[in-house]
Amino acid sequence: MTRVTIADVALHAQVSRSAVSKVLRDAYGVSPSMRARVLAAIDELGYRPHVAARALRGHTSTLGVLLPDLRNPFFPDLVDGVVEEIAGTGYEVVISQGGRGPASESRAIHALIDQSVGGIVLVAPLSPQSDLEAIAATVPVVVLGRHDRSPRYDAVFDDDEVGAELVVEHLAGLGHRRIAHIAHRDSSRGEPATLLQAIRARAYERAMVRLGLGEHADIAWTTYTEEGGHKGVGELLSRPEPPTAIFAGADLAAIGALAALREAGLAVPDDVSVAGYDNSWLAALAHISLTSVDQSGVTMGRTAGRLLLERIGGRTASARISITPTLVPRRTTAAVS
Amino acid sequence: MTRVTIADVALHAQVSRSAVSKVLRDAYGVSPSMRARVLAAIDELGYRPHVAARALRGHTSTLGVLLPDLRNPFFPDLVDGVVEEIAGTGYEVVISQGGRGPASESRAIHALIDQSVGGIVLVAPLSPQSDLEAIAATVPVVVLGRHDRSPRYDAVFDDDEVGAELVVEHLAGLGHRRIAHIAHRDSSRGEPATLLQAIRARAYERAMVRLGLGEHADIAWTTYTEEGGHKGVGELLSRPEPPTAIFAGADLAAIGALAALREAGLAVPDDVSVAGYDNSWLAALAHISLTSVDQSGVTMGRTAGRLLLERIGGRTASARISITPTLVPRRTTAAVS
DNA sequence: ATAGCAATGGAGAACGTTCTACATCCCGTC
DNA sequence: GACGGGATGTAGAACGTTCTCCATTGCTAT
Repeated sequence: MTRVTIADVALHAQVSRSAVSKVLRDAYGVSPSMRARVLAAIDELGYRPHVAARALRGHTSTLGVLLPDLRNPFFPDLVDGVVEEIAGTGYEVVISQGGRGPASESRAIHALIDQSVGGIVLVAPLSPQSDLEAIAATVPVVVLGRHDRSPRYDAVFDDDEVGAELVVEHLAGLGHRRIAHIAHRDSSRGEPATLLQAIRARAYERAMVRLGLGEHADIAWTTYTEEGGHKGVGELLSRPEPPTAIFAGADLAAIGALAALREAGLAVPDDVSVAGYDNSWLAALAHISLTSVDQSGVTMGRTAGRLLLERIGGRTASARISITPTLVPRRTTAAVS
Repeated sequence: MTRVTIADVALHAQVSRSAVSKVLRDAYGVSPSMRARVLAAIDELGYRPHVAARALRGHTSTLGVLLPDLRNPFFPDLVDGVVEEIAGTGYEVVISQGGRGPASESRAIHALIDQSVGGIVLVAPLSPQSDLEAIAATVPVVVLGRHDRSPRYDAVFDDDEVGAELVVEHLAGLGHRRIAHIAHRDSSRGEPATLLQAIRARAYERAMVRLGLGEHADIAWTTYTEEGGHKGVGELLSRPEPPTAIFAGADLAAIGALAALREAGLAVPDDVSVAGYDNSWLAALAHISLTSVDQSGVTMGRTAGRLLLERIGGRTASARISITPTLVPRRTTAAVS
């Protein structure tokens, strides 16, 4: 019933606790014979190191990933990437759900840190940069999905400027002029301007201007959720001149947009074209077949994992890595009729 | 840079470490004045308890949830339920991804236990009952989605018998006779017979027999994934007499089925009806509008959370709770033509 | 021989908590 | 004025590791 400890192993193998610890840590000063005896004892007793005790001494074996929400179909790709990258390092990944708003996000982050993780990957966190830097002073941090420049933590993001341009150019190329955007604005005021959602919206506006469509630029500020997309379309359709194409900042929002358009009796892509962002598996579903921007979540996850391991390994210089997205045209976008 | 410990707080508040600990634990023997001083010091120094140190003394503040996979749209409902139920108890929830096969599942479970969680919720685990009982000897366990009877852990599941019957009756009521089923069989041999996937398949067969359709019963054994659904339809369409209705054991598989049917040039529901299971948000999407069985994931999650708290609180008697599902008809099922 | 050194093993002090004993103080009672 | 007893506070031993020293060996080179 009671836990098997190093002391038990030591007793069973007729060596000291220190010796067992050395074997466990692959430390210097272990004869092959002792190593064998200890390993045998470990096996026989079914010993498992007590992670909390190790943590108390400063050792870690877990990495944390903060996800804003479990429903976004893009996030599993990121997690898969991180998991792939750290496979074989002895680290395990645990996930925590950030929830709505910076307050619950902060709770979730601290829950992770309290678990004495060796490092954390924050996916599109809402907290201000100063908060993140405070956290990064405690534990290695990689931020995913924000274009932050920080000397304290690493940032990995896709080039949302390029992504937004790809979409606008694609739609404009199909003859659309009234191209609207569904953007994400969090309930909390003071959302960081480096967050991907902010960048996508700004890049959309710039692209519109650059293509001479500045006067048609029109943004519905809702959220990157199914509901948000639905609401966004509601707003856009009530304009004097409704758009003929909609660029939703996330696949999930695009899905909501599709639903709303159908309810409004509009055909996609015949009446209105729709494009998303993330190229999640949802977009690829034959029933949806959504034109979307691929930002290779797995690659981003892998990159984040690698950077985190590097930081844990001692790197202090800050990295900032941008990944270039590509457009995946599918059946929700077509030439304007 | 260095961590603020109880000793620092004690020094600052001019009391003993024991006193601070007492305040922290709300223990007996604390004068109001001392409590105030200590709380002030805690606040001033920004003290946060070191969870690992507590864990070493046997205290826990985290509950673990094991998910087989992050992509299944039903699971977030479960997590939400657990989170809701434990809100305000001071526990935090961390999630671990089981992955494919019992080996990686076992790794994930142990990763959770190693974090010294106070208890774990296992969602549709593949491990044999004896393994789960061994785990339950270490830490409180609630198993979700298996009809296990175990004296060592609690089980929460929806009544898959009823669910399967609802679907078969619904389809039969629409005049279908050749109703096929897409089932989940894991790569690993020796999958527990109490797992929901096994029960659904058996209940489907029984329902078919009961309605006098026994000779038309036809199961494609693939997996509860989009891919599995796709493959399942491929199999079923190659039969001499293909089905006119398909009951997929999970929404995700139903989605795959829809895609495959479309590729085969068959219209849903005109040529073939399709029903899923879970009533996840995916099924509700206007673009999909999938007939599905609702098993109220949030309620199941809440129940699991409650049982776990009870077990942590000392209950040793085993609970086994069944939740009755309902059918949600949508646009993918219609009368046979 | 003997100093010197590499190789091996162990003692014991942390790490930050909890919690059981115990010490002290203050009052009221007989 | 001694005694009992509640209220309050503290000392110090765990918990299971890691890791720095130190002790012991057995060689090698002088």
